[in-house]
Formats: sequence, structure tokens, C-alpha cells
Amino acid sequence: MKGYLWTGGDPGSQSTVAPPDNGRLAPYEAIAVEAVGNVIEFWGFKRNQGRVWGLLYLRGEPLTAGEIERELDLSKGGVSMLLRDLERWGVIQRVRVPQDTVWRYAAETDLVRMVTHVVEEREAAFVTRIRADLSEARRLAELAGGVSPERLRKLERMATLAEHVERALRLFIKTSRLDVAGVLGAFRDGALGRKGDR
Amino acid sequence: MKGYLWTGGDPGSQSTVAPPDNGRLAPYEAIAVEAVGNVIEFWGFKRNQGRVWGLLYLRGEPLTAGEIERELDLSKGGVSMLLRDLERWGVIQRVRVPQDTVWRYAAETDLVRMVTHVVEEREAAFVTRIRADLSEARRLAELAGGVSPERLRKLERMATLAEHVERALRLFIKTSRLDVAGVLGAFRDGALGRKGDR
DNA sequence: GGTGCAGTTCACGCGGTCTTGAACTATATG
DNA sequence: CATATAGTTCAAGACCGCGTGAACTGCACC
Repeated sequence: MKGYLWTGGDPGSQSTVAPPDNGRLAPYEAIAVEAVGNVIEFWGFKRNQGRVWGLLYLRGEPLTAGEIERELDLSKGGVSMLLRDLERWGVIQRVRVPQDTVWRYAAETDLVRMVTHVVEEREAAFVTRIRADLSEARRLAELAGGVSPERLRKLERMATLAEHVERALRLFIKTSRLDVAGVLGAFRDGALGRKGDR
Repeated sequence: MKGYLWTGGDPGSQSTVAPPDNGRLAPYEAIAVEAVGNVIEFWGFKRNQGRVWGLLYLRGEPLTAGEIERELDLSKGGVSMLLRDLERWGVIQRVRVPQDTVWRYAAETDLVRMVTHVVEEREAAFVTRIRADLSEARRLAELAGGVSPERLRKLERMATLAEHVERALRLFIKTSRLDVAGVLGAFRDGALGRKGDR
């Protein structure tokens, strides 16, 4: 995938609103961006991945890597890698302003996709593996002989425990998806926000 | 809290079963213990906390710190701290064999208590904080003026997003508890079915 | 071709976490 | 009281992940 054209507005109009300050965030922006950074770190990602996404989401309009670099005070290389991760996870989009040469990046609206996606991935590669290990242990124990039936039962219990945690995890992912989908829907209905969707 | 008396059997009878090998785990034990270590690490704890609990659970009978130290190849000091953590979380118990002077440690059966407990704790101290930050950001933004209504809406959305993730998390904890308690049917008609309420 | 800028890659260093090992306290025993 | 053993605490070190900054590629424009 190579990115899409951005048709949201001409480059010139941005400067009237966005960068009177190029380099320092407004206080409220800093807080919000930091909050997203914390959430994302909480879920086992890199803090700066969250900060980048938060900035892009808040700004609404696509930013260049250089702008992100300045606003969040990150290194060139770092921004490059962060953007690549975020893009791979599908939570930002790489866009091209018509007659401009630089790439810009825009936030996809559901950050939850990132969380659920990678949580799913972790879960698949991991909890499944745990279950396999535990049943392997049980097999070995039976094979070796001399293991008390009580211990065999314990091994089995651990395996089913893992299985159930796995199941609960799946449920969590599913419901949190529904939940978020529901939230976004509720927004459009005007429950909280005003009218005038973008 | 200081521990409880252990009345599961006299000290002499243990040696006939438990420590023919003092130092190296049986292969199946190693696998199982390691599996628990992985799970626990996955949930954001220390790997060795999981290994200790796994060993205690599998063995069924209380072990001394020294035995744990040998079986899992850990340092004296490390075992001490690990045991203290596990005890504080209520997933192991400190017990005393009648006329013996050393402490022994026994696994509490629900490891899930540890997971849910600390997940709850994290969640309470954290996601709540995030929400506060986000509404603070929104307040500042309104106060500063000149912030587009669109951005205010975005801030609001982020806050409710956090709120809903929080809710989903609580649901997860609750169901995983129910699940482990053996009430498997509980979430069949409960969580998934209700999609009309948002 | 050469200059400049956008973007990528990667070895290194910083910062944080976990573990160790030694010093220390507590407690039982002769 | 002296000694030994169980248990705790903590500074030092091992370890690991992340971000940096420099070297590199690619591309556009002169």
C-alpha cells in the first residue's frame, strides 16, 4: 500500500490555524497527547506511538514527519520508525497533497483497532502456546509414570484455566469493539457532540 | 498477617514423595512452571513470580524458601522478595508446620485473583487518571479560546473512548472471574447479546 | 552532475527494571 | 553468650528496550 491522495483542503489555508507556533504544543494539546501516550503505553505499546497518533488525531489534518518531529520533540529516525509501525497497524494513513512532494500522515479514527489487533496477535501467538505447553507437560508426566493423579489433575486444571482466560480475552476484544463502534455511532446521533460531522 | 498452621501431614512423610531430587525439576514440571511464568509475565508481572507460584501450585504441599531457591535456581534475596509480593497479593499463604521452625509457602488456588486484583488496581489508578487528564485538556482548550469546535469534539471523543475502554475492561475482569468460578454459561446470554443499549 | 531535502536504517548509549550477593536482623539451640 | 540457620534489605551490576544521531538512499530541481 502506498497511500492516498488528500483532498481535504489546500496547503496554504493550514497556516492560518495550525502553526503559529512551530515547535511547541498548546498546553491542552500537550496534555491530550500525553494522555494518549499513557494509554497506549499501558496497553504494551510504545509511549511515542501513542503520542504521534494523538497529535495526528487531534490536529485532524495530515502532518509531515518533520512537523511531528518538531511538535513532539523526537528525532528524525524515531519518527520514521514510529510512523511505519502505526501505518502497518492501520491506525494512520499516508497521504499525498496534490502538487506537493512530501508525505503526510493522518490518523485513522479508531485507535481501538490497533489495540485489539495487536492484543489479538499477542493472544494468538501466546496463550495458545501456553496451552500447548501445559498439555505437553501433562503428556510427559503421564508418560514418565510415577506422577500422582493429583498432580495430573493440577496440570489439567492449569490448562483449562489458560483456556478460559483465552476465552475471556476474546470476549473482551469482541465487546470492546462493539462498544467502541457503538460509541462512535452514538456520537453521530448527536448524543454528545454538536452536528456537522467532518 | 503472619501465616497459618499447616496440618496437611507430618513433616516426615514428605520426604518419601517430594525431594528425591533436590535441585532439578522433572521435565514436565519445568515445562509447566515455565508456562505459568510466561503467562504471568504476559500480564505484566515478573516472570519469576509466576514460576514460584507455579511450582507451589504443582507441588501441592508447602515448600520452604530454600527449596524454592534450589528448584528454580534463584537467589536467596530474590526468593524472599518474590514470596513477599505473592503473599501480599494473597496468591500464596505462609504456613507453619507444627513443630518446625521454618516458614513454608503454599499456593492459593486462584491465580486469577492476582491478575484481576492488580489489573483492577492498575485500571483504577490509571484509566481514571487518563479521563481526568482529557477533560482537563478540554477545559483548558475552552478556556484558552480560539480552539475550533471540531477539536473540542475530538477531545471529548477521546475522553469517552477512555471511558468505554474502562468499562470493557471491567467487564473482562468480571467475566474472567465468573469463568474461572465455573459459571461458563454466564456470559452466553449476558454481555454479547446486549447491543441495543447504546 | 550537484545540491538539498525527505525518508530509512542501524550501531550506540541512556534509562529503567530485575537479580544478585553481601551485609544485616531475628530466632532457635547448645 | 556463641553459633548457626532463616529471612530481609539494599547497593551494585546485568540486562533489555527505546530513542538518538549519523550515515545512507532516493528523488526533485537547478
